[in-house]
Amino acid sequence: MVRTDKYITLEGIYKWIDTLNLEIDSMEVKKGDVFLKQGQKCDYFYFVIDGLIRMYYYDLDGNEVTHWFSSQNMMVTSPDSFFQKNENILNLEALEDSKLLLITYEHIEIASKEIPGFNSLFRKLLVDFIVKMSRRVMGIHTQSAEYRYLKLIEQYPNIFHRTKLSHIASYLGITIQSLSRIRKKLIS
Amino acid sequence: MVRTDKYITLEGIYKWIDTLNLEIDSMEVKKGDVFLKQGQKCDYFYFVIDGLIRMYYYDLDGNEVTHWFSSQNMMVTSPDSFFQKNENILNLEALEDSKLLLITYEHIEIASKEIPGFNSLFRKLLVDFIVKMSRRVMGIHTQSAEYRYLKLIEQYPNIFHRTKLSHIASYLGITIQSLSRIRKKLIS
DNA sequence: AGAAAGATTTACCCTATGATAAAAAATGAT
DNA sequence: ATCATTTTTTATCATAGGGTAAATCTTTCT
Repeated sequence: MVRTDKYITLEGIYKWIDTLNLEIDSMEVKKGDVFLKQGQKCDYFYFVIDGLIRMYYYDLDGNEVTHWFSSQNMMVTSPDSFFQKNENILNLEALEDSKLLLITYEHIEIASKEIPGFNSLFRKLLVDFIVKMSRRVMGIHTQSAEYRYLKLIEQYPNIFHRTKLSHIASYLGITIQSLSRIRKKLIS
Repeated sequence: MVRTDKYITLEGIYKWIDTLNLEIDSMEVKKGDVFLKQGQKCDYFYFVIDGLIRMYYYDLDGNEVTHWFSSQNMMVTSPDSFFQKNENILNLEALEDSKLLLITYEHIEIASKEIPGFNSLFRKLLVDFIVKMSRRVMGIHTQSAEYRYLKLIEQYPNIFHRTKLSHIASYLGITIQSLSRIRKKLIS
């Protein structure tokens, strides 16, 4: 959910684990696995070592709406559940076979106390995400679906080519049919 | 920008200042004052002691778009500029005569090192904001403008009654005319 | 390969919202 | 109180995107 490559690298994470002698579990999931479901407590701040994860929820009509994608070296969690202990409404699905690091709340509390610089780093991570979400709201409010689609391909070509159009459509807040129409218009 | 009443009270802030013997400036602004403008560096994490602040930006056509409101006991800043030192695109305007506490990056760094529990508190603050922004994206993607308007009145009646409809409209991502139409429909 | 299931596109009509313009109402200044 | 300015409403027309349904195209499984 939070893109971290700018601040936290895989090596950084491993070094951190090493420093603390923490036991941090990892998990392998198969393509198609939904390893977090709405209603289930989200116990981890997942770090994606490899693969591609889709976060989604259900709207009032029961349709899946994609909320976020996370690939290598990104983090993903249900902030509502993981940090605030509220009911979790998010689902996490592996779009490819993936490997994840399972960071607990306790790990974060320990790192916060023991590792100099961790808090500043983690703060940056959260702020980075706030900025991304803010930009997304701004984008929806001021840009056409077509423009947002083009921007998405430009900024995340990597993710775009590894997922279905239906996921892209709901991420953009439009129907599959609408996206198809936009794509047709762009070709000609 | 960040609603904090749940976690950080005015007394908490003062106690914190007291604990550290920090010199934290405050500032009084008059209704209508735009005290942060796009392009200007945002040096403060503003804490609203009293009043009402509107955060807005300009879309490509030069129209003002309201991004956020902050009233008593809420925080507001341009995360992009304050934390990440990027170009600031946000403007802050006082919708009423207001009083603000000016918290610097340095204050936060000091508090982070010196005050036990500060990091955990501040993390909650940021996460709270992430959750709010996420909900906003979800709302835009799955709810009608009418529903979002009603929700806004319900959740922030306080803010709603102290600001112009044009600000509400752009906050909701619709035109003033559209909002007017919705309001008319709701009356009948 | 062939069948079945799933994903995407196309076509049709419909609705919410946008754009422009003008009228009405509210606010503020002298 | 009056006039000027700003805000909100109303009206008309245009358009992006939604909903339903069906047609292709693609993938997966046997």
